Amino acid sequence: MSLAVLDPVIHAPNRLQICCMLASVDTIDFATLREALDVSESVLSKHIKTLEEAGYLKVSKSPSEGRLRTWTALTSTGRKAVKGHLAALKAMMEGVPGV
Amino acid sequence: MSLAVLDPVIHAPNRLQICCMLASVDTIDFATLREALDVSESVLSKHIKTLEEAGYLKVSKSPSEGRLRTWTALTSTGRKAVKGHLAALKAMMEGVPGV
DNA sequence: ACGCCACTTTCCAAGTTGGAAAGTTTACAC
DNA sequence: GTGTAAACTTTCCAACTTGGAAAGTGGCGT
Repeated sequence: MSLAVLDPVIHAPNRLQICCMLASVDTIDFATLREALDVSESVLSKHIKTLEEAGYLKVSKSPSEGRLRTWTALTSTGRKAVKGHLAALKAMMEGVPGV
Repeated sequence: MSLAVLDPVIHAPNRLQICCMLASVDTIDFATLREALDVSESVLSKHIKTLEEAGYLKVSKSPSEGRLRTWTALTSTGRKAVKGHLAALKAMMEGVPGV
């Protein structure tokens, strides 16, 4: 029941969503994330940077549909951290009836 | 995949733990929560107040083991909100492999 | 009346979050 | 090679949150 495992870098709502979205696929582009989160470009950029600086995410730029786009992907460290975080959440939810 | 369902009152790590702990039992006392969360009295008091002001939690005082103690319990509104929140978290986790 | 226990409030410093606006980079169009 | 635009990134700033220390409060035992 220890809370130490809840990683604040991952737990913030917007970043949690980014992490969950990325956990099930290889890569997602900036615009897709932005639409999903419904935040400004600056905000998404900063969340990505936060995850990147934690070593959880890697950014790459490559063209798609004529324009250079920013692609994000979890690193293996990030994947582990996300799984750990989700496992911690699941553990907290254990025992809660009807969930 | 909408994030609107993640309730910030519940999502904060310490309050999430309080809510999860309370979700599976009727009532928990102040000291037990304090030990579980490992925070100062002022901090726990404020988190309880936040949950109370949201209508999610009710406080009552009654003696136990010779001393007056503070008991916390989720309201029915709170129980619904917590379930909703946990369901939202679960929904976000859906599709993440191996969790 | 006094002290103590169990909180509650106040005070304050630090960190987080979000958007607007300005800046950067790259890719064309001319 | 200059201008323009897309797609971010950074800077700036206001608002909110969080946490602990310290002071305050109310009930109880003596």
